Amino acid sequence: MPPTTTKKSPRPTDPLPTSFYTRPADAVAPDLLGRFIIRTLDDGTKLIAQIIETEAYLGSPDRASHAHGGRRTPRNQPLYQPGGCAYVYFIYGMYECFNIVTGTADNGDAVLIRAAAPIRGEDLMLANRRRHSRSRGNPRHTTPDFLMGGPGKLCQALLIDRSHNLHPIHRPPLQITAGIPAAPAEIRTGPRIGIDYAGDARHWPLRFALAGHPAMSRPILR
DNA sequence: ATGACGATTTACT
DNA sequence: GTAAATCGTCATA
Repeated sequence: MPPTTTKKSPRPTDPLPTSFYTRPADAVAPDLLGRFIIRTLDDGTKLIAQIIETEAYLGSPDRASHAHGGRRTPRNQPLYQPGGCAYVYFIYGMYECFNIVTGTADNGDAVLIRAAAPIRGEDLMLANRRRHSRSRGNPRHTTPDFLMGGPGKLCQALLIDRSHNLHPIHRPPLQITAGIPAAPAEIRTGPRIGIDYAGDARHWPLRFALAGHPAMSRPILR
């Protein structure tokens, strides 16, 4: 008979507790590696992907964050929700980026989901990517390693868009579940991508990825 | 009303 | 390595 304090390890498709998301973004971001994104379509089809790369954005003190200096605009409202909802925004006139809001209410923290690997529904993900793209026959569209290797590509493959903004991430049609959490030894860190305007914050080691994973959006150091 | 910019991706030199 | 694509958002006026 095991002691009553023994925790049952969750199944990969079980939700994560609210306490998982109410931590600061730099704690949640590495802990999201290995977790599952489950995207349930209108017809009931489930697309499943495993998170392999994330970035933390730290709100007010972080010049790379949309919430830098406590800035509040119509677009960044979701960042001031309590941890556990989606923040999806449109960027470069072309792409969407999927974030998980973290921390307590009003702190502005979030984690950008930068890359994932297909677990289930890969064929449909490929079709979704092709639909958005002009060129055909490019390996970037036809191999699992490039399918979701970047935040914009990930949203295209999983049909994530601004309609999911503010969605609570513990239920369909867009969920994060326990997945297969990464061992600490398998996690690499480095500076974030695409934020050269952010002053000193551009050097902060807030990018996290599974070591050597082929679907990473770019190589990572350390 | 106007203009600059962006947590990207792609093709091309 | 560089540049183009493409438009919502925000600051300024």
